[in-house]
Amino acid sequence: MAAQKVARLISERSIGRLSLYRRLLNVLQGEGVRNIYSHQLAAMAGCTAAQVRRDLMAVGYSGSPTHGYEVPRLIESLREFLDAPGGQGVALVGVGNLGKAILSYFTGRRPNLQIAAAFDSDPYKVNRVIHGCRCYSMEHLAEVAEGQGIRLAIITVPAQAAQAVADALVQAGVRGILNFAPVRLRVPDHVHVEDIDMTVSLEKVAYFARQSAERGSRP
Amino acid sequence: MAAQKVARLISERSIGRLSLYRRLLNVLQGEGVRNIYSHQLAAMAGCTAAQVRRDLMAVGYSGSPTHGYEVPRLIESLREFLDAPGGQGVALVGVGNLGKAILSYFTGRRPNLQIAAAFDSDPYKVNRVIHGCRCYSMEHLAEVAEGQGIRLAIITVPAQAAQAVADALVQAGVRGILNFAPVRLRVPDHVHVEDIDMTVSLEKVAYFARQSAERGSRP
DNA sequence: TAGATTGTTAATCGATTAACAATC
DNA sequence: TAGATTGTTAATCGATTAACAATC
Repeated sequence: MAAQKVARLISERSIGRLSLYRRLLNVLQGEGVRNIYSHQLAAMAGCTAAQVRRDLMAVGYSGSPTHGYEVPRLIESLREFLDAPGGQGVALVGVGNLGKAILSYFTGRRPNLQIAAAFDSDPYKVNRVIHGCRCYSMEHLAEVAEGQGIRLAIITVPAQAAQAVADALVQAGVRGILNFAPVRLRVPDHVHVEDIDMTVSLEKVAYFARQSAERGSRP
Repeated sequence: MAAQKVARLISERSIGRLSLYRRLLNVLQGEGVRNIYSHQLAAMAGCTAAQVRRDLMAVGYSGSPTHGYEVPRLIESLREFLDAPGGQGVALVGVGNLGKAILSYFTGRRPNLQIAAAFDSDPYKVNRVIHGCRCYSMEHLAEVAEGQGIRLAIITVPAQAAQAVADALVQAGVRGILNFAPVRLRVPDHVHVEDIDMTVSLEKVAYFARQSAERGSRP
């Protein structure tokens, strides 16, 4: 019960790091590593050992002072914590260049988070299968989402169309959206939106690269 | 001189928001809006009015209590603050599905941050022009980067290849990297790395969507 | 055992928020 | 002028870090 509470209060950054740890651990397990210490995981994840320990405490898995964390059991704990019991289907809306790239990117990557259906308003794309994923018309969004139990979506439509798509997704019962369109989406409180804004990210890189260059030239 | 100091101490989040404000302001200017108040910009950017005011103070542009901020002059101030004087060329390494999508995404989007050259190890792609961008062999990285004054790069290669690519980029004088590969890159301190980890983002969405669904069903 | 690592508590840090005088 | 908004300072909040007893 206390663990439940902790689970709810965990920070957004911690969840991101947990997802990262799991991926690193899967690689390590493939290499036959059985045990790992917080500082080793921290070095790989680019964070501190204290953060690793705090994050792992939140998932409810305890390590040992002598052996650190057992890799297979830790992976299992992370799976229980992060994954939905039966897997979660994802809808992708907008099968343009970026949408297609993301379809191919996620194909076979995380079995528990498969893109189950794609949607586009272009009639030429509808009913075609792209990277193993069927493309439906936008009119069938609610129907397909309900039929396949889809509660998550990725938006890769142009900025002007994004809000309308988000509205339709919410209407269709979607609870979480990964948004690549460069717009802030207005959604109800029960819907979680995660933005990936490539232009903003590139401008941040440009700014800080320039700053460090200036710092470097005038120490 | 004081402004210089402020400029250096500005937070990473503020820079991201400034980039967002500028995009919103450009749209507003297109619609003929001349003045804007902090709370209006905040509503569009999904942040608070206090954040907007603090961020804009950092760029050194002052608003008026009666008229708010003048849109054209504010855009100009943001341009001075965020953009490099002569523009910054960007290299894209890894012309797969994602790389091509990003090439098309950034084509003509930000004139000051143009992808000037693409690189790939696949000989079939070398010397071809994709979305208006010439693709070079990885061997010519340093040469082309120097010739075109490129200091920024986007990595869209598979995870296994990312570190080697990052090393080569650093060697070629790159100061900032936008990394789409799901690995933490080890780079010197003077190089700024911004990660876009789509898998982690999607897992975050999945986790928080599930949390809010549970909260919703048991209030 | 000795010693490095763990989980836990207190201190620190930085960003956000609240409060308010100054302004047009 | 009156009033909403600005820039600025102090208070709050949350995450990170440091410190340390417990552990195998």
